[in-house]
Amino acid sequence: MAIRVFYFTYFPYFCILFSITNMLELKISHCVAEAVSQLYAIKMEAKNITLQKTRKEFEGDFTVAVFPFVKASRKAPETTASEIGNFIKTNLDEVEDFNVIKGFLNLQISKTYWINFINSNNIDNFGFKEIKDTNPVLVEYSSPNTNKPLHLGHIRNNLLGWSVAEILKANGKQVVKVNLVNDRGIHICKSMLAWQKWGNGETPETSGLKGDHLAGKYYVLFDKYYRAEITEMIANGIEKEVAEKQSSLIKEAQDMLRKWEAKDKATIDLWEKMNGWVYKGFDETYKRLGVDFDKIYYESNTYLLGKRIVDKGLTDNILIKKEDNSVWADLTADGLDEKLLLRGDGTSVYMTQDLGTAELRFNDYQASQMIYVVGNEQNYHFDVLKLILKKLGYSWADSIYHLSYGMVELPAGKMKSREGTVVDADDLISEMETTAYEKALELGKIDDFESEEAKQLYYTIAMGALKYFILKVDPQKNMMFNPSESIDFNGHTGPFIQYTHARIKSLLRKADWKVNCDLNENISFLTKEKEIIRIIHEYPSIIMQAGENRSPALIANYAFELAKEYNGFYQEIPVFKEENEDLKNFRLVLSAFTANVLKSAMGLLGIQVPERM
RNA sequence: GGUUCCGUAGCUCAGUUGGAUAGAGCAACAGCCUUCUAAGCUGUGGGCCACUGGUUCGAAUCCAGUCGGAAUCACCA
Repeated sequence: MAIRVFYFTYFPYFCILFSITNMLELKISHCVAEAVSQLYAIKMEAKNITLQKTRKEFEGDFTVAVFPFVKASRKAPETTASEIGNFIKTNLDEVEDFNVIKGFLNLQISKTYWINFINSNNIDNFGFKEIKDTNPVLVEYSSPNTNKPLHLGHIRNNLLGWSVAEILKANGKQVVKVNLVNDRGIHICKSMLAWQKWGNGETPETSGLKGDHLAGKYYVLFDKYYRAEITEMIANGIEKEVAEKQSSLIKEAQDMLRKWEAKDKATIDLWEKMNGWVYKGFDETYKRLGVDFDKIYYESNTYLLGKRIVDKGLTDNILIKKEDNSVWADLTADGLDEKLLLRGDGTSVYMTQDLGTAELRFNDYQASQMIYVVGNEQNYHFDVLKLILKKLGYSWADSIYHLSYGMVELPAGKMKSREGTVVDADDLISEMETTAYEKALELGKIDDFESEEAKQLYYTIAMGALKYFILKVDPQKNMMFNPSESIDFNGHTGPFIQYTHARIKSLLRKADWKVNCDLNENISFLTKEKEIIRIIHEYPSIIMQAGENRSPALIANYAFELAKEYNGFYQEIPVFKEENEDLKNFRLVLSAFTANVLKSAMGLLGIQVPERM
């Protein structure tokens, strides 16, 4: 996005650089600041002046609440607002009129401004900033374990991570999408051991199971036998805690982990074989979800990292060693606890590895920021991670940002793999497709579709519904998913917005319309039309906010607002019946612009919009 | 018990840095297809913004406390 130099004629030393995206708002803010300075001799920073959208029930486009100025003006709020309004009207071309209600100054933007806005911005990448060639932002997301298939919680993670990455790109950031695959450890050995013991050589091919589901099956099987063994041991009078540690199964799994770490050939072969199945399964799910990665880190390569960092921390007396040789970070002075970094036997823990991988990826990319999309159950972990890195003196510690998102809850509570209450990702996507198919059939939507196009449409709508359902919720909040009430296709949903887009496209096809973006300035538009323009005008600033807050929800709710407004227009105002060619052209341009922005916004969420549905 | 996050309509959610009479969708009810796609539009009903106090011209929003829920405080990841 080009940075534009701009200055006020009446206030020449306001020669400010800023992005074009919210130029109008900035101009108005500056003008208000100048007004109160000249009228009441008070200094006010333009950025401290709150400019809001005028509420629908009042006339105007932007509103300034003048209450903060009445002390200085020593006049009634109404008078103060009128005086400021007059100042703005005479000094700012874009503002053609104003009205005052109580202490609220409602400004009306000139038609010329809106028309120029449409004429010069109706382009494909409207609202996007040009990507600058600087140090990239890393976004880590997904980060699955290779012992079980993905579930609804992972879906939220993947959709969030992918979308946030796209939103950052739209904000001009260079982005690297990173996945850190947890492919080793005791939980992986559990699946391996169970398969070895009870699998009879079963493979994805022989079983017809997707590789990740096959591995998950044996993970569950391990747990079943493990619990049975413990139950039996308890019956024989052994304490539960003791039984859990003495169980022959867990000992075998631990033994397998030791063999893996010793690079025992047979163990490594088995590990590679089973992980291979899982990756194939994951790839399929990722593809259906439409997410991708620029770089995949494997924990089997990184799990030994971090020890060197810890050693250095010891030498520098930042970390402490206890008598059993374990190494700790004492964070009690910062209100946190002591954190273990190396066990007495010198092996590392999760935190140690994360210290190491943070340094690794910083060095790999010279990242300007490292975002971790990880559930809010790990808030403490990331607080500690940042703090330790800071204590160890890494300048980039502050560039770590934990994008913490809330859990997906079921009516029965949290999802638990072992209790079989998880909503499987693959199953859910398939169910959504079936629902989309049934719905389309019921509505007679696909009667003239080729089978391939119809199939594509079910997928598009199914994913639109699913992705929108998840992304419209503020990331940091927990969200509820009720499997018995399938995700809606009407109302505040993805398909609603997709439908609006398809409708516009149909309109444009029928119009056999040739692009004429040079709108005639003499047209007059109706309230509904102006409202659509105003919403479109907001898009660049919504992208910025979504980037700053790392929140696809802002984009999602914005797209709904625009689609809803457009549908109202579509219902009430006919396009083809309009005899005035300039007006007809304007409505088509407005429709096309709306379709563009809907497509763009949904694109940031990873949602396709169909040409017809 | 300590720390953090959350509490808005029957349900699911908006409400960005304090601003006008708190908004959508779903569900319920009543309308709108010889007219650009009815997966749409219009209307009705539905609220002590958990509670109490404070800050100020003004609080769902900021502060403190209370109550309710969640997460976390592992030599698991």
